[in-house]
Amino acid sequence: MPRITVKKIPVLEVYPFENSISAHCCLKLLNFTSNALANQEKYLPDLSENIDIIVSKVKAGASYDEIFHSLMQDQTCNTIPISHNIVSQLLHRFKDDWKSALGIFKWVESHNTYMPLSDSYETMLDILGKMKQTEKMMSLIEQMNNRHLVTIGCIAKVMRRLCGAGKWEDAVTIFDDLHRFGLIKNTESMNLLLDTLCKENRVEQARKIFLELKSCIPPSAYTFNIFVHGWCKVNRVDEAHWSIQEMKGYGYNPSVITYSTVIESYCRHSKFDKAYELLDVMQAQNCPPNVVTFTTIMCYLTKNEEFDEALQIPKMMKLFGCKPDTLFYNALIHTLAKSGRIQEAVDVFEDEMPSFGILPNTSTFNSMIAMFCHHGLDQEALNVLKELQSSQLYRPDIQSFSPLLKMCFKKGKTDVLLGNLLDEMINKHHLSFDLSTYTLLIHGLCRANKCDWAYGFFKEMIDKDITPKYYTCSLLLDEIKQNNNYVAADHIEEPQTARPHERCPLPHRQALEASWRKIVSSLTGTIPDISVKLESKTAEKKIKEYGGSVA
DNA sequence: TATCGGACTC
Repeated sequence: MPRITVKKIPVLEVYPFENSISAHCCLKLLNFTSNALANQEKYLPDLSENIDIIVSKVKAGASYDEIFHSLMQDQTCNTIPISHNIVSQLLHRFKDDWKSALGIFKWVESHNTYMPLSDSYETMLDILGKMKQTEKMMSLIEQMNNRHLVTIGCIAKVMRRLCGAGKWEDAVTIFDDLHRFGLIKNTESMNLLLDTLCKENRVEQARKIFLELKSCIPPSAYTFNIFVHGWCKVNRVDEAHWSIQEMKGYGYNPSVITYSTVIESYCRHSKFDKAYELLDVMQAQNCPPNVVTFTTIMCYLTKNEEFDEALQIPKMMKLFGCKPDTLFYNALIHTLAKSGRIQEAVDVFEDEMPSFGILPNTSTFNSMIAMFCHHGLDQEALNVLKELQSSQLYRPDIQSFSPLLKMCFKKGKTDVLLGNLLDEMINKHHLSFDLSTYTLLIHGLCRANKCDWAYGFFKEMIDKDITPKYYTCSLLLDEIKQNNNYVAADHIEEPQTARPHERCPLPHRQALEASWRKIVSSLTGTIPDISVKLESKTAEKKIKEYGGSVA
């Protein structure tokens, strides 16, 4: 049973093959991408059927334990041969739904003929960490440790998520205990810790730790690049330069990465002149800028809306003898799109990239889709999507669809087209919806007067432990209140003729409030009853925000 | 170890 049911409409009714941009480009792509095809995972029909069977047994909103037990007791599921491929696809499918992911993972782990790859363990740790399930994440890594399954990659994921959750001290503890996991403290693991801290803006802590460790663990050139990045990230470029001096003191020359990091920082502050100066220094130091350096500069010029200057970068690059790559072209397409040069962007996508043998990736297609949507060129956008779907080389992701969903709401195409796109996202591509997708959908559906549909998504996100924004809750509540009144009135006057999709099936308010209690409780950690007076000021504020009253 | 998003916000 799919989690959301959307009426199925044949694809061709919605995406007539209208113009030739797509077909044209598709042929070209296929000509020069045949070797990439070899690297793609093969999707065997029985595999995807088996996945569907397992997915259909995973009940939305159930606890991970319930999911685990229902899978354990399921006759059909237990006849399915578990493979690494099936596990990695299932985890990918539930990457924003930790309860389902963990239930399934525990189940596959319990098979005595199957042992998950260390990659799958890493993914599972990451899913828990991302959804701030720190305790679950820590208990999983302990279980892994009992079975000697912890790799440095797992440690890296755990440290990053701990830092992300504000628990950087715990990340340091993990590093201190590294021997407990059968791993050693060396330059590599130290760099991992320092990088994690720096990426979470904890460069000062990283520095202190480094001062303690440097007598026992020799730093590498990477170590100093990590600090250069860390200081730049918190806008302390002086300290970054100081780190470069220190680096030289250790006998390491700054690399193209070191310089590009500083250039990024200059660009972020719109100091493009200083960035250009540094390019010259690099050239003089025999450390010429590379494609990343130029892509960075071009991106920031675009952000600053200095389009003409941004479009000089490809020329400058040629002068430096530097070759473009996929990410450079993605940035260039974005620059052209933002500056309204649609045809030029199409030319780059269709002619220039193929002629230089540069493969697009999903983001390249996404940039084209976003550009066409932004300029109201619906059909062109849909053609690019169609091309992406039929290419066999790439698969659309959530970003491929979001501009199209937005377009549906903007143009009021909330019946056939929206239904069809959602059907493809859910049932064909099995995309995992995140906070921004749910937000976009709920807001759009409320404004389109389809609050029952919006409410379905709302319930689904609550089930997945994705906390809606305040505005989303208040918009939906208003809509439901209004709709209830309307439905009530409608029901009295002409109960037989009301159109089902325009009404809000019965009192959702109670259910909605139950959902709120759940949210409020997760936000405040207090007993979830919105009518009871609560001690904490923050709890009061939150409850008011969520439309509850405080006695 | 540096690009990784491509926009309303509550």
